[in-house]
Amino acid sequence: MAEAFAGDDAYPGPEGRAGAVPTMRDVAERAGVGLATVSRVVNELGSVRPATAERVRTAIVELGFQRNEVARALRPGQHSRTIGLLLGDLTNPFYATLAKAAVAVANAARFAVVLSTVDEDPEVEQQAIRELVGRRVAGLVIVPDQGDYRFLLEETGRRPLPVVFVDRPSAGAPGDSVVLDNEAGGRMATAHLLGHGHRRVAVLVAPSYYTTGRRLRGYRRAMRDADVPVDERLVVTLRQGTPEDAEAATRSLLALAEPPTAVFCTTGFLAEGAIRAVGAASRSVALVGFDDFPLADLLPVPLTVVATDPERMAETATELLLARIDGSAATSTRLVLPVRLVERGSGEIRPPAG
Amino acid sequence: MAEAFAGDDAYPGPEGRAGAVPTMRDVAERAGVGLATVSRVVNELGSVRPATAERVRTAIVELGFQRNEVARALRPGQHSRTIGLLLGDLTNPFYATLAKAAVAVANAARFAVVLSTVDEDPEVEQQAIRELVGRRVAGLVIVPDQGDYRFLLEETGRRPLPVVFVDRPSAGAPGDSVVLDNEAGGRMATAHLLGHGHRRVAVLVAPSYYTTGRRLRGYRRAMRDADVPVDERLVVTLRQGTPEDAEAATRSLLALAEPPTAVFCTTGFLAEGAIRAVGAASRSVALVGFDDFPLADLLPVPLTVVATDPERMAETATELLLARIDGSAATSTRLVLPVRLVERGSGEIRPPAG
DNA sequence: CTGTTAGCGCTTTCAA
DNA sequence: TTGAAAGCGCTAACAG
Repeated sequence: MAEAFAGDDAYPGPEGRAGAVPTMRDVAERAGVGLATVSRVVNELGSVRPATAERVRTAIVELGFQRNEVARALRPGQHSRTIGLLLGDLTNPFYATLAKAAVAVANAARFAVVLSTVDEDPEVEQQAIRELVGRRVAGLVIVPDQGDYRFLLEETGRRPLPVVFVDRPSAGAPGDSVVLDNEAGGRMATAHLLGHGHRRVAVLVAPSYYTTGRRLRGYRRAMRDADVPVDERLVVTLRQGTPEDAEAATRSLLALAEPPTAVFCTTGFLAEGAIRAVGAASRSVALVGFDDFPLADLLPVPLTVVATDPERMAETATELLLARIDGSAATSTRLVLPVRLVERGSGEIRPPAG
Repeated sequence: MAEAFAGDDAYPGPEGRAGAVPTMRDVAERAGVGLATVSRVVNELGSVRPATAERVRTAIVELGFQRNEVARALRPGQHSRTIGLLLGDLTNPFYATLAKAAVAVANAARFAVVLSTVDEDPEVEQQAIRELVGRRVAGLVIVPDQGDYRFLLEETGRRPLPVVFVDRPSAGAPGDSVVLDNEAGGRMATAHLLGHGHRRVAVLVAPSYYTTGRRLRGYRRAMRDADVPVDERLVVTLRQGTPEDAEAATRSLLALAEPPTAVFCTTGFLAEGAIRAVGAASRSVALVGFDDFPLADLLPVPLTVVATDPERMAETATELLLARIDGSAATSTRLVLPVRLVERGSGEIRPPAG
């Protein structure tokens, strides 16, 4: 195995003397033109004679000049070619995928992404947003907590800062949103279980008002459509939404006199906990999760899930944001992306005969 | 389920007129002091009479003033309270965990984090770094590719930009590094398998010169220590390092006339592929992975791994970087963090009798 | 088409 | 202890 980074010879760098980052003034001097001309060339404003532009470009390359984005962003009406990305725990593959996609889209448009992870504390989150505004980000992609985002209207200076909410809308706050069709997902999951003969279908709900609430709504809808009464003891709203929470809750469910024969888990974390509880009880309980995750198909009973497309969601959201920043994009948008059921085994288990 | 974000009444915002972000000048005017005094208070430079300072602070709160970080960063010798974070695919839980920890540490110190994901292209990466330098980041946390980072020395202006390399060092480039004890990990994994009676131990190596090479070195060392000759057909260096690659390679290994009875997978992705291949062949092959991952204990055969602590690695690196930025931290540092073997079952499978 | 100039909001001498 | 003033590097009038 080769050892990397061998060699030790001095690296000259692209012409420019080390010790000072070249400025537009330096470029102007070298090209024998005025400062403004350099700016025009850099910003591709046209109205520069090709020959002059070429001289400037040469000087730029020779000096290794790169525009100082900080200085640029200081000018009124200019933004920083930076967007802020606020989301939850990156350890959750759902958020990680969102982040990856958002960064990819933004970077492709030469925007930088400032990442802030916010864990459930509205105070902290609001402070984080203020910081970002203070840094003159051009816009924000936010996976909103259940906080109040209307302050964004104020924080924002002359015209409202472009904001796109992802995964959950944020009523009252200005901004577009890109969300999943959560209710349809809940309906699909539940109908699938009912279709396999289950009548006692439990549902685990995490305390996120929006997504999980919609998924529950879908559950109720499917139950009603199938004329199966909902046993409210099988509807469990968790306090935390952690795998541990879900594991405990599932255990309790299985300990009921009339335990459920199937469980619909409204998030990936909840599914994880339920799998543990079901596995420990070595019981045959049907399971459907929400959000796909990497090794779902490798589990002892491969997990059937309502798969979402977080990548596309983040891409869409970021593109929308960039369009807004650009000044295009018209009226407030609210996109709803489809979900789909992926059958893998755990959702196709039939209830015990009887 | 309550619907969030109800209510519609106008939100007044903290005093200040909407439509213009307050500046230090506004604060100064309101407090009846000079601009410089406000700066002194904001920066806690002392040498301000307590009463005056108090008036300024009141004005700051009343106006909802927040320092414009962009303007601040423009001054020479000032940095932007922003660090750059360059790493690989966030979809890999290893990188996701690194990112999470780095952001947490940085934000706690009121530093923003600009995230760039770089996928294997040195050109793209170098451009990304240039961008970050152009944005006057105060420092960089980098999970280096096998590129050449010496240009950092030049990019950097008067004094070298603080840089900390994570997971892999970067010879030739200035900067501290925080890495794992990869060789020890490789030795532990291999010795563990040998200790359970295996003699034909295969190893899957991903094409990352540093980490994986060290892990392989550990493998060879353990084999030598146990006086087991290495069959080079069992040492497989993959072209891509993807799970698919690993799956195919494992399949080939199992198809050998004398197949291995154990496989040491030098990354998490490789373990994933190997698990698939082994599962598909429904063969009893011992497996040890590198890097722990979320559901490893839920697999049909729970995966034994050499567990690393990416969280601590990123925390350490970020703290080191902040210390450097702060001007403290002395000579160039190179930290090596320990790893540990986590037995879960797959690594304790014994070879078929014979 | 091109150059000169006036700031953006802040930190930092330099005087008072 | 405090204020006035000079820029940081850039963009956007405004002249030429």
